[in-house]
Amino acid sequence: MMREFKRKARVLLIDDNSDHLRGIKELVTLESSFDVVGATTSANLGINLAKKYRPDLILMDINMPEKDGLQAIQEIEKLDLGCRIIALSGYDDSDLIFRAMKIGAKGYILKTMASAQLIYAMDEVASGKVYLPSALSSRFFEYFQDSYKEENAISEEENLLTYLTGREEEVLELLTQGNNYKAIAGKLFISETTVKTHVNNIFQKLQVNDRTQAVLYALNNGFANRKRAKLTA
Amino acid sequence: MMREFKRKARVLLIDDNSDHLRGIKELVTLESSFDVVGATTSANLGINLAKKYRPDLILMDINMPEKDGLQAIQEIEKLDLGCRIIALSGYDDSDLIFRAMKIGAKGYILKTMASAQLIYAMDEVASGKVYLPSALSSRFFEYFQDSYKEENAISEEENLLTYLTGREEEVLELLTQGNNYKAIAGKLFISETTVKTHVNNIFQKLQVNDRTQAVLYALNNGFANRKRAKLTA
DNA sequence: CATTTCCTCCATCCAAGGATTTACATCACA
DNA sequence: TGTGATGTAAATCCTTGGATGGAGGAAATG
Repeated sequence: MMREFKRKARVLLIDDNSDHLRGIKELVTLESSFDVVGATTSANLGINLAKKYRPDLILMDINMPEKDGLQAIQEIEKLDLGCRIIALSGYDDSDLIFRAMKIGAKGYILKTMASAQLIYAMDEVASGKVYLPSALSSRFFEYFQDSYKEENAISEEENLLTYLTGREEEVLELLTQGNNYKAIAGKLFISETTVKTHVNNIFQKLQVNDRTQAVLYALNNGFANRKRAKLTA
Repeated sequence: MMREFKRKARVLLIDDNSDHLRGIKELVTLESSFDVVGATTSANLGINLAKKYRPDLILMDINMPEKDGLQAIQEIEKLDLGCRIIALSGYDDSDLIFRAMKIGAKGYILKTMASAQLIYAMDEVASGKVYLPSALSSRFFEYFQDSYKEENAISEEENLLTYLTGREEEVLELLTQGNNYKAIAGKLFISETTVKTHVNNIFQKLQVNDRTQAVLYALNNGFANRKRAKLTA
């Protein structure tokens, strides 16, 4: 590893602002560790270039009018070309950052940042790491934690699922898999009428009128989570 | 802000290893910017101390036999005391890190880390930031992105939902809210028989046998996401 | 021991759901 | 202009689902 000479990382630049694109290109070209294999102002063209050249690294502006940069990232990720993508943006919007990372961006940097930082980020990402400026990673975590708050709030207070008996949970699980009475009876080795009894009890306890509502209640109130928790405990 | 004298952050320490607990306590006590208001080897006791003293900062060992530290974090977060919690762990397990951050930890540090780094992390978190050592944040992001890969893979390839007409989507949405034929007819101002027609078409297109399966297909294949995407587009 | 909870099962009845076919109006697009 | 896709609607027939009440056995709990 130490003696291995460092291959230049091949970079593709996508930014609809041609001035900015030119600027970045010059900057990156000057850098000995990178090799710019393409630069375009069109997201669609960029996707094609990515397919063609399979760069190691892609710098993608995500604030483009024509085609959403996030969508472009998603499409490239789907192609599974092994490119690592850094999102470029003018805004440190936490929702944007979150969405970019969610769909697979390995870095997120602001256009206002110093060029040295851009190069540093590119080095990091090219070497397999993930790069988020600390200011942005804070925002990211805030958003991340917010987005899970509701989910954690589940099971909270009165969750009607807690009133179900073991057998009723089994039946409900099979319901949440789309089984009808007959199928459930078969899988639990009990009669169909017994299943009906259980299902009726479930309806009473969950205060719903039919199986679909029961299934929805279960899914919306962490039924899967609850079970996972029990299993891992 | 600059002239404001910095109030000492009040800290609660929870670690079932009494030796380690004592060590941390000494270390933190020496630090002029912190005030140790409590230290205990019991998670349950720790929760009570948190309620009583409402510390600014909690250092919580998450590898405890008696009670799971993650669970303790969750309980404290539910109390909404305004404490910021740092998870302490011996392992840099990405799943653990992810779960800790998910339930609201504002930092995650390894017991093997230098004490200076611990103090730095405490300072950062106490001042409202989130702290993850860069090595761990890489792991976190890997896990984060993995956990969304499936979700992004949806809509991929053949998603039967794409074959639905606009009206069918409306009907399906009402189905996913637990409505029966009559309710749907009422909400869409069409006859019940028409709803049946649509629903039957939906079943055909989604290749399912009943409404529950249709709802499950919709939910599992990003029906909500799809709609959100359309709305924001 | 008595009581309760849970699981099992049945019968009955009615409502709702689902399959199939046919039909007509509209609209877009070739 | 007509051909296809869509949205609307109905009739029919059968299946499934859901409500209700009753009942017995097993196990736990007091």
